[in-house]
Amino acid sequence: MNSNIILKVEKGKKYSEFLDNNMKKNIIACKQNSIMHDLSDVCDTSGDAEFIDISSEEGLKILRHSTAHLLANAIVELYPDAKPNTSNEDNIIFYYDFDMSPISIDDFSPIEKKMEEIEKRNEPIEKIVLDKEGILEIFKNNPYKTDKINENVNDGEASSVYREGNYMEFCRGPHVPSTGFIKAFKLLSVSSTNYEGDINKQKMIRIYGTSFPEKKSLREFLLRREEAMKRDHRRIGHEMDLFIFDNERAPGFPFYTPNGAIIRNELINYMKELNEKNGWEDVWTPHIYRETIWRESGHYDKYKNDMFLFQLSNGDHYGLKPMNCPGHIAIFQRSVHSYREMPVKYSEAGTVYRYEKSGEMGGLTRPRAFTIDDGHGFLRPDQISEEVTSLLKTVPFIFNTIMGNSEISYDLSTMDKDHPENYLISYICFECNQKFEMRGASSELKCPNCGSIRLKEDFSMWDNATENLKNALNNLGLPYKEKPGDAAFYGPKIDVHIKDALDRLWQVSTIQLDFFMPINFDLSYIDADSKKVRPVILHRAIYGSYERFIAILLEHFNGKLPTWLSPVEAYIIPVSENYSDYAEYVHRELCKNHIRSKLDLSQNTISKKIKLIRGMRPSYIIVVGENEKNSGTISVRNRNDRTKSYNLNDFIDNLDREVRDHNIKQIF
RNA sequence: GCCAUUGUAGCUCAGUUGGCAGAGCAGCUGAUUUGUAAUCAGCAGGUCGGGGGAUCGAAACCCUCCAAUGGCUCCA
Repeated sequence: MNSNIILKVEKGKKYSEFLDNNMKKNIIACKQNSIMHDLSDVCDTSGDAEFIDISSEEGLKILRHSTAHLLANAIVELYPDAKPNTSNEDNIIFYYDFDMSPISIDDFSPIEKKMEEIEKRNEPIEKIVLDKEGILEIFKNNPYKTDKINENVNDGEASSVYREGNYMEFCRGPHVPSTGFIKAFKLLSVSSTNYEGDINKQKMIRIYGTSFPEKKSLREFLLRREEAMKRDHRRIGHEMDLFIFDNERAPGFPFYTPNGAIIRNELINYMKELNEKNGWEDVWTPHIYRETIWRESGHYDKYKNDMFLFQLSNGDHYGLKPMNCPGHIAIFQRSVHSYREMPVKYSEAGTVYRYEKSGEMGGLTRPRAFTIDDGHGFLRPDQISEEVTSLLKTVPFIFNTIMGNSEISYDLSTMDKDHPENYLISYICFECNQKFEMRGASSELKCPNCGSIRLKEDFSMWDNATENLKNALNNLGLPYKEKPGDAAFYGPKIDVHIKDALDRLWQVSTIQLDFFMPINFDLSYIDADSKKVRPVILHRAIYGSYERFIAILLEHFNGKLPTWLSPVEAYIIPVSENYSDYAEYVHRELCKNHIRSKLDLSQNTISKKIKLIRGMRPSYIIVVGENEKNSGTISVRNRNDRTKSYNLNDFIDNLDREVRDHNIKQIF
């Protein structure tokens, strides 16, 4: 990646005038006093300016933005009725939304050809400043652009439009100086969306693509993308015979086969070990409850349509649990708790059921039933910081152990105070001064005590919880991004993401503070001065869900799991029938030592057996014949196809240590 | 739920303008006794996702439902 260049610029000259011909090949824009400019802009103050290289982070963004416009240019040339709406780009991909008849990826080739043609023409991308009326006149046939102009330009003010050949774009810029800079692009996919994300508004066709400064990096990107596709956990899961989906009989519900159940159980057992160490007690709660509990918890209000609800013939209403917390709360409520026994911490591999809409499911990452390594801590307010801190220390330990040195990032999701209707919050009545908690559209809100609708929102509990999470992150020196509006309906949370071997980010752990369920369920503990006090609930999951985490592991390791998680730890092949006895002996010895061993006594050749078992990705393939039988050894082949001879007992000792220590690396 | 694409043997996939439903692998049987990514031969395997329709005739055309995939929306 080239870096940006700082140059001295003078007022009254164009930015491009400060570049020599060599620089003009890669410099595409300029930033002065934190404002981005096109190179054709005239400086309004003298001083230092940062010239943006096309391969810098900002440069790539400008390139992708410009490529989106090139796409729009090509689309309106090929489909004159298409009305461009707007584009966006992230760190790799861009998209552009059009009001047009549906197209498919089969239509991409002519569009890409047209884009190439415009690129070859090297059309200048020219900035034109016009007053609002002038701009509205240009886009009078495009209601989407008209909306945007009215939103962004005040009456009587001027703004920029860009000309690229015959194509005009209402945009703030900056762009690459001409289409010739857009040398390596590819359209990737097409989907539909609605204008302004509103399902009731006009349908739009969204076309995705990417763009790079040169062909080589585009090729690398496409290769990585293909590799990611090959690593799809659904494909690997099938090859390793881990799970199935029965699409006719239980759409969206995973079935674990014996191999898959081994992985799942190993992960559950490991979590149990860690929970015990950290004072989380295992519980078990039912999967079905009367709907009353979901009304108490507030889930019914917000998630009724996403729950599996049913009615018995006697008229009773029941629902499958969409979350585990009410079950854990019910257990907490079985007795009176002293402040001395706090915190009370329950954990469970708890399966929850959510009616995901048909188009929203995807393999193990988004099923309709999944099992959370769920935990609920009932805390005194003074214990919040210690518990959150302890969890934030456990999280990296676990992911480093299981996945290797993984990059971990943290988000702090807070409430959006402009949309209080999305959350449980407290209100204070202006009339009678009563304080109460509620969620709902503001028009329906009234004081439960006096019926007044003159209410004031009280955010103090939310602010307090958010502060607590922030402090824990700060005290451990963990950098985090704040995500306003992403909080759960009952409280703020910390979300943890890990990067996998292909540099993809996955959300895993979540740590949430909740001051509202304790109110809904009227929870309390007895204080030192015998008064009832409200506990705080801490919701936490570390893996997230077993389904999702297994999917992440399969894609991260390309199915070649660490041995302790591997369904087949040893696969034994005798060279011929003559050595079946010795192979059986080896197999028995491994089994005796709790090693998951499989013995292949079929008639096939060794080569064929290895070929056929490769998809299963056994940790070790063991071949035994004359030599091994005579010397009490085995010939071992590891996951990377290296072979080594081992004394049987040495192999067992080594393997035992590898598994016990949860090693990622094999014994050789 | 919305848009696009797709659904043929356990798996991967052919099947042309509508004219007898195919292959490879896996499975079974037999031969072969094998030294690290496919030994040979034979056999068996199908409501062509479900339902409806136009046609002398449909896996193919039309309608409808179900499901999957890629996105959108959503994800407590």
